[in-house]
Amino acid sequence: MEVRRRLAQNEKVEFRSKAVKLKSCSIDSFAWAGVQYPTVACATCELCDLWCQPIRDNPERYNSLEWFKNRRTKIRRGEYLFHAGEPFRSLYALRAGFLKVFFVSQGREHVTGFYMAGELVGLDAIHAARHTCSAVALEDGQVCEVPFEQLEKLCLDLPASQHRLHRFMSREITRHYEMVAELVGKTVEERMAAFLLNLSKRFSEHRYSPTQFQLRMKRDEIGNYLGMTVETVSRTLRKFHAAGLISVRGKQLELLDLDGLHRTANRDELPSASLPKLR
Amino acid sequence: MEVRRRLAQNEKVEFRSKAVKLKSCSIDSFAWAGVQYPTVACATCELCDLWCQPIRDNPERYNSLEWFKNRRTKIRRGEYLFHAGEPFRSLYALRAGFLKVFFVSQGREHVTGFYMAGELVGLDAIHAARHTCSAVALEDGQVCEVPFEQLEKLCLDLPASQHRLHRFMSREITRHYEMVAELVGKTVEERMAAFLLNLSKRFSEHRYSPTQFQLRMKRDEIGNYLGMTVETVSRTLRKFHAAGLISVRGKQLELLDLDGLHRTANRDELPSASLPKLR
DNA sequence: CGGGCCCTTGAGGTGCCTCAAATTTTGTGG
DNA sequence: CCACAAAATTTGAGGCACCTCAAGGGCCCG
Repeated sequence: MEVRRRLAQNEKVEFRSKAVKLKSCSIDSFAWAGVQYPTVACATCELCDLWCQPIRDNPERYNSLEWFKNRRTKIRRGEYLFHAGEPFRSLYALRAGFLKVFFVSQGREHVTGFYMAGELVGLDAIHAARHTCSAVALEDGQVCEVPFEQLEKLCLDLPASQHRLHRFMSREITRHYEMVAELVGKTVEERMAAFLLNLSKRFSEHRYSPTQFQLRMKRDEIGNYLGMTVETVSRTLRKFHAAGLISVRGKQLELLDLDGLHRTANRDELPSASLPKLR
Repeated sequence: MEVRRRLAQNEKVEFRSKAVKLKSCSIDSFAWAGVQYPTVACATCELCDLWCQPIRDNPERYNSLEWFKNRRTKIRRGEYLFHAGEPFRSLYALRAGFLKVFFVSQGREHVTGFYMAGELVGLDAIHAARHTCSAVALEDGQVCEVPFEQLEKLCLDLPASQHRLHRFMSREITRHYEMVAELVGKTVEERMAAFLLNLSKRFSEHRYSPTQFQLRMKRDEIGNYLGMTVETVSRTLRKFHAAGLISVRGKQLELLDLDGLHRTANRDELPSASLPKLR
């Protein structure tokens, strides 16, 4: 069941070098196997305000403990950050790379989300003190591990951090409300367009190109996420390609007509006459 | 758009008097318009450990503030607890009654959940400090309002409460993962059966009958929750009735064959030969 | 150069939606 | 309490979006 760890030589150069504008941060890149990887700047990482910055600001308080450093770990494509069922210890902030988070129910894999640099994973595991999902790297990357017990202790001292943590968790709830809204009562075209635009938005937030990027996940993983079959994923992408909305070749994707994608994603909002149906 | 407040004379007697076993609690029922309503016992309320009990246990600390009482409010059928877009102030624990929580996106109403006595609503609003959903009472009830700002302050003092709050929020995330898993790639019959069993389980957890209860929500609200149309909801219920799985007359429901419903909910887990298809 | 993934493409079936209308239940006012 | 109006539910017929099944083609890696 375990996806085996793969050496992906050719993946190493795929980081977009222009993407990351480094800000004040202790580490802005990391070296591995002779290659220098840029990472998302700490200042744009979701965890910064909540965890890293308070620790840096209060060295007298946290240095004596083991909190002063957040533990950075490299993760290679195909490696698991955690497996469903494992005891929960830490949240993880992704500094570089791309994660798929999923669980298996009734023989079917359900992808609960794709995560990119700067985002936070693991919040779902708090309840049962056990991971409910598995997280696997879809490309080489780096994560900061945040021991949750210590994060909670820190939050006892720092009301602002506590509140930020609550906002994170709340946002995760809200996101999944929206996710459900995207899934039900929408055509595959609407879902796919919304998915691509969502990726685009997040890439752009993290200073990657909003119109040109790699689909790190496989077609069937997209399908598991969007609730459709591999074949339908393939057909829909192809249809978008034919309509001139995107250019897709393998995993390489370019969004050619953002406006058209938006219209496709929200088709039923608009007066039907204004839009020709995709053939 | 606002559902107007309705006087529901005939709803008053519909509480199942046998249902609630009262435990040690300051208030186990409330009177309204001459009718005594039973409520869920505090001890079975989700909020008890987190909020009420710590306050009761530390009167010296919290009495001086305005925290010592959680504010109980009656809510009548058709009334809104909060509307989407309103500023977020408080979480609400439902002591009696039945809530529908929903939001409207692209002209369609998305029901994010139905809540019954003993459950907690409002966690999604923390992120934006604004309610993302609306909550409307589907029957007369009573809620405890918990000012969130004060809850966070209390959590700064009490690590156990803080952790419980985090577990609540985490559970809400997990629940919605499961919800999505129920929605995608499942037939309407599987979804409906799972829905009925879920209601049954929660009724039973709160000491109501697990097999006989009222569907407080309308057919189209079930449809909005399960991602199907009113017509399909009606047809599916009818099919279950014809198959002897349930007995349904209007909103009154009886589950006749829990085992059969379980099989229907998880049909594709089982070897196909072992189960005759519902006609 | 061959084997294993992964992706694509096609043909056919069907589960559920859409539209429409009958019937029951609920709410309102006399 | 009854009559009427409005809302909710049920039932039917027809269509299509998407799934299923099946096979072909491309790409990567030994």
